[in-house]
Amino acid sequence: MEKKQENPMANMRFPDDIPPSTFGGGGGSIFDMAGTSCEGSGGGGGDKWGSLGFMDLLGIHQDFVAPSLFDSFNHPPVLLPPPPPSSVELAAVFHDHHHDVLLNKLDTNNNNKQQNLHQGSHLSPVASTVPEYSEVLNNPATPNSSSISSSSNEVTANDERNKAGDHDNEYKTKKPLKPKKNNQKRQKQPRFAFITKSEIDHLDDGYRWRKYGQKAVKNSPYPRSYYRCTTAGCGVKKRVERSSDESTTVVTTYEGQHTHPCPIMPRGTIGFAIDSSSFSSPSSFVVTQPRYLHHQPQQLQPYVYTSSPSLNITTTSSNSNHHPSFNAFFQDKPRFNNPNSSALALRDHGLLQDIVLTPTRRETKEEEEEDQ
DNA sequence: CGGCTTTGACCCGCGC
DNA sequence: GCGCGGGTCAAAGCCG
Repeated sequence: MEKKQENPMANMRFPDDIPPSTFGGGGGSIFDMAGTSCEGSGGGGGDKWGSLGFMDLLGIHQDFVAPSLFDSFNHPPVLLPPPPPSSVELAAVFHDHHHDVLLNKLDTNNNNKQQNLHQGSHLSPVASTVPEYSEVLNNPATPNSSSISSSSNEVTANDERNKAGDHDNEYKTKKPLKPKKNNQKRQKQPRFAFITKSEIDHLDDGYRWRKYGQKAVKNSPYPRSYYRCTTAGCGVKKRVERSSDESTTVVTTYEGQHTHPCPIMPRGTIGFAIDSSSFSSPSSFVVTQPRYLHHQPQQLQPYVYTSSPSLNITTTSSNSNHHPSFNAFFQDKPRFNNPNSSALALRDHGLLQDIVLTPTRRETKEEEEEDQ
């Protein structure tokens, strides 16, 4: 949408003294501004689905063979060993710059991950935002397809508020009463968050999203935006919010599992690399990300199209110590382990940035109890 | 006109 | 039980 271009986020959003009342224009992304986005084909919406998506940013080919990174988190390769009974969620932290402090914090003990995230990234330690991260847990490595399907269906059903229309007659002054949840708790879907050091809040991950809500975040000048996958039957949602203390820190939380392949991303991608040196602990790792995406998207777009076609991740012998979900995803993609990747070269040339993935704690006590 | 964002109201869960 | 805050709905408006 040109709307977003009319509202350049970089100019209107991050003044320290004048916090925006809204993300305006619904959070255009660098990809939007770049006129990039990964949607090759039309699909209404328009410009937000350009040529370069978040998955591109990650350097992940998405086609009929390779699921998206997110799908992969949620849909572990069949050939992989089953995930641990209490597998944890991954949170990814993207950087515009190298933030050693953040990385170090993320490497600390998992019990305080949320807090560490804040501290490490200089985010506000206010309680209001901490719980947000607490939801970034879960089980990315869903054990089997049946559960995936079930889960996805539940998402849709719940998100649509049992729409069915069987409560059409329950109107108050303005809106129909929403059906009671009965005694069933709202199903919590698998979630994981990407903490991004970026001026862009709505990362284009290759899927099509529709913004359905925005809420002010307590103790934060920045609102939280809610998006839902526009694909029919797919109830995947994501929340995007910006750190109150550090305006360049964006937390994108995905919830649910896509029930469909990524509608876009037919092209080659730029690739990204895991920096083995960043595996300072078994629970975190660093992935490099193209820095230029945040600075010169328009100029680099053509380059993105033609650069490293494969996803590359360098790892060390400590691979077995990587987070299980991470392993689940990357072990299925041998190409990730090519140390001679051009992506790595890009990184070495300062074109890539750090992405940190870190496991998070279980989302709910109930889940923990269920495992027992 | 279709798709999307905006935005106020509403629902729900949770803590006190 | 009550209030708060998160999450969602849906009408209205915008835009290509």
